[in-house]
Amino acid sequence: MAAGRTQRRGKGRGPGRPRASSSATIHEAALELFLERGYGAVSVDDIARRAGVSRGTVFSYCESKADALWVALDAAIARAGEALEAPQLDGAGRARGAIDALVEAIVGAVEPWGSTPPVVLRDARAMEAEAALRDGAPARLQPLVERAALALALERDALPESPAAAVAPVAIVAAACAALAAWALEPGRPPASVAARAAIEPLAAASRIHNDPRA
Amino acid sequence: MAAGRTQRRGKGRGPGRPRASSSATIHEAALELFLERGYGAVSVDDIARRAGVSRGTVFSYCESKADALWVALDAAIARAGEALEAPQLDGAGRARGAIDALVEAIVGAVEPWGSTPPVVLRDARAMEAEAALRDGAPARLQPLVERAALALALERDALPESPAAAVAPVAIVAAACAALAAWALEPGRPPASVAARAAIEPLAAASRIHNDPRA
DNA sequence: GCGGATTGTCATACCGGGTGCAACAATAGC
DNA sequence: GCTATTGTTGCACCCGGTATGACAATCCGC
Repeated sequence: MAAGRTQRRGKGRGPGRPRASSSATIHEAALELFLERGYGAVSVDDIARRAGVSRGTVFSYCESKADALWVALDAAIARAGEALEAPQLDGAGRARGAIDALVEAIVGAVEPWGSTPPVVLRDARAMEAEAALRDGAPARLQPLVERAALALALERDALPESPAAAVAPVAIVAAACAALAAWALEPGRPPASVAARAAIEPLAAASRIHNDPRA
Repeated sequence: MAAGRTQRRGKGRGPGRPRASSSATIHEAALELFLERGYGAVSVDDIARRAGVSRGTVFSYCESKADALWVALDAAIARAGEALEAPQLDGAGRARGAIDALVEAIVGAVEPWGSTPPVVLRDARAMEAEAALRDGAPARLQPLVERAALALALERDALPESPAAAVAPVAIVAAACAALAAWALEPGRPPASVAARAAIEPLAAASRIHNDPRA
């Protein structure tokens, strides 16, 4: 979605004034400043100045100041969401259960990270952005959680708002976040996908067996 | 902490101007307005007017507009936190593990609710306060999660920031929240403590066995 | 090359949450 | 009545976020 704004829709360019900046530029400027002064000590005006653009323009590229913090993570969340929407087949071509689908979606989403975490995760403390990340997470993850809950509700024919459908996705996603946050700080890191799977697989197993279809 | 502001420290009254309001009054006014117009459509000025007090005074009783939303829930979180700090013994007088301690703390904290959820939970949708509750939860729950992670770190002699210590508390607390949010909407409700235990016990069991001391 | 149509940028004003401060009001104790 | 103490109030301010109207720079048809 960030790329859709930077490049014009159809081809290279249409009519109209050409863009003077890009979301990438602004995000970079913001992250620089966050690292230099800390998230809370950076105002949107500061970001605008650093990016060589006006305050209004910043908001035409970003929805909020926190966006810069979330670019990399949002991308992973989006990958997980897409994986969750695609038809779910396991290695042998059998349909996957909702819990397994969520696990694989998360694990697959962070696979591109390999063993090197996104800067914002590694330097969250330096940016004093831990609170912002913590508090912003629920809103950003909600679509993912909701989709998983919906699939689980279908599978267990329960209401999506019922505990049977709503609890496991929240727990698994929250665990993945905590695990990845911790993983990003470890000195000798396994691949992110390994760390994520190790953290959530036990929970997934528990969620699978306990609330089996129609208890 | 709310009571400490309303009543003067030592005894009934000392010198100085007597209080013209109380945090309870303001919270009630706020909740009334939230129910009438929705959380987002109520400004702090509205709350001040309704409570018969000035804007500044509102902030001298409440830290933020969201406080009114959180009074009942904060109380439960505080109960859980205190339970977690107290020495942990199970029914037979044996010391409890960190995971069990967290489970019992949460279950015990919501026990006073019986089968009737706090209004803010039951009427969250009517107040359009679901987002505010969702987004405010991490900050309010962090102390609880951190204490549990610390205990778990000691038990497994791992660093508190390591996945082994950090993941399980987050997952359990998140699951409890999701379960109680869903529980508050169910028509035929069991006691909150029952719903909470049912949701988190399987996860607790998984957290106990998988990451056993020194894997 | 000229005149739209189109698109992006900017300045400005505004709203609402939250903080800080100085003036003022109301009490207790002397 | 005076003073110390404590609460309340109004105000100015900062910041994030939204909306708007003027202006700038491009493309396209002529």
